[in-house]
Amino acid sequence: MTAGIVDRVVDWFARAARPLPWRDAHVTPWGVLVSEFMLQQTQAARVEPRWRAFVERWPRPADLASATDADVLRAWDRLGYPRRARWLRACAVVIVERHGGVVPADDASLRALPGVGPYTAAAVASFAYGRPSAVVDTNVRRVIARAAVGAAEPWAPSAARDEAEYRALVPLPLPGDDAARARAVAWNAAAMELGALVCTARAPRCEVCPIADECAWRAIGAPTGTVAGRPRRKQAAYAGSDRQMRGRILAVLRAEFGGLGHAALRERALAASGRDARADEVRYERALRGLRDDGLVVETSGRIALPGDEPPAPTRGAGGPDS
DNA sequence: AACTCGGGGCG
DNA sequence: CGCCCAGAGTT
Repeated sequence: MTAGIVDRVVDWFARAARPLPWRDAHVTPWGVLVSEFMLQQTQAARVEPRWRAFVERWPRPADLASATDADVLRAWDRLGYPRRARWLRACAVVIVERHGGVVPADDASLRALPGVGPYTAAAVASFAYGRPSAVVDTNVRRVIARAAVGAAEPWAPSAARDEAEYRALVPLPLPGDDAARARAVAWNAAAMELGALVCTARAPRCEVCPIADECAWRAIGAPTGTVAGRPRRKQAAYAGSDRQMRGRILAVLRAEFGGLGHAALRERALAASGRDARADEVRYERALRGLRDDGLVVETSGRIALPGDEPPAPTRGAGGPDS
């Protein structure tokens, strides 16, 4: 009885949901968009303090549009995937220039924003504007796979299949059916929360699950304890990776206003490197090139800086280019 | 379809 | 130390 699943998860959410700040009723669509960017591949607990500071400093798209990428990258702090920070500011610019400073509500306009994919577009439409869009993230994928399909592991992410599996459980409401629309919106938040708190990837807490008795996976005999898990594509080790070196370089530049000369930046980025210093230098050059290609750092007159953080034009008699 | 892209938290 | 996380863009 799939109708039971939706309503019971919605009921459970009403009493068990975490009080996450971006769910407050007064949060603007812009605040929702900011939260969705920060939450891409990043846990809610880590996002919370940065989200608060961010929306307080830049409460409207126009505010962020007039900031610099360097400002945004510093506010982003160590949230990871710093491209998201630049995409978010680019979103603000588009929203100001093409949408009158108002976050759009329709799927096509949202998808046209940089860094907004199927998930983020659906989430903003639903959470900010109450639209019954199919919000399918890794949590929802797993909850539907287990409770409705009966599989231990979710299917591989796919926009087409995500939509199909979702609609099999939550049909698109007919126009004007406000009750069905509200139910779909409530499910969108509730299913994600169930996946985050109860129907977790490795150690699901079926004993406290509100739909355990209707779960197709349990009916088949879900294991107790830890789920073995389908072998995923292994993420390369972070230690010793280009990603780690990119992170180090950006950390140095976030702390150093106005940027640094090549030699000073390399020295600081490699300061923490261990015995394989030669390999680290190779990684450094590759990481710096990648950051420049991504627009996360800029080079002007021999200095490396965060974009928008370039040093002031040299005044007559001032010091040399390297520090 | 497979890669790349941060960083931290947790078992 | 390995796995996972409110994904998206590129190749």
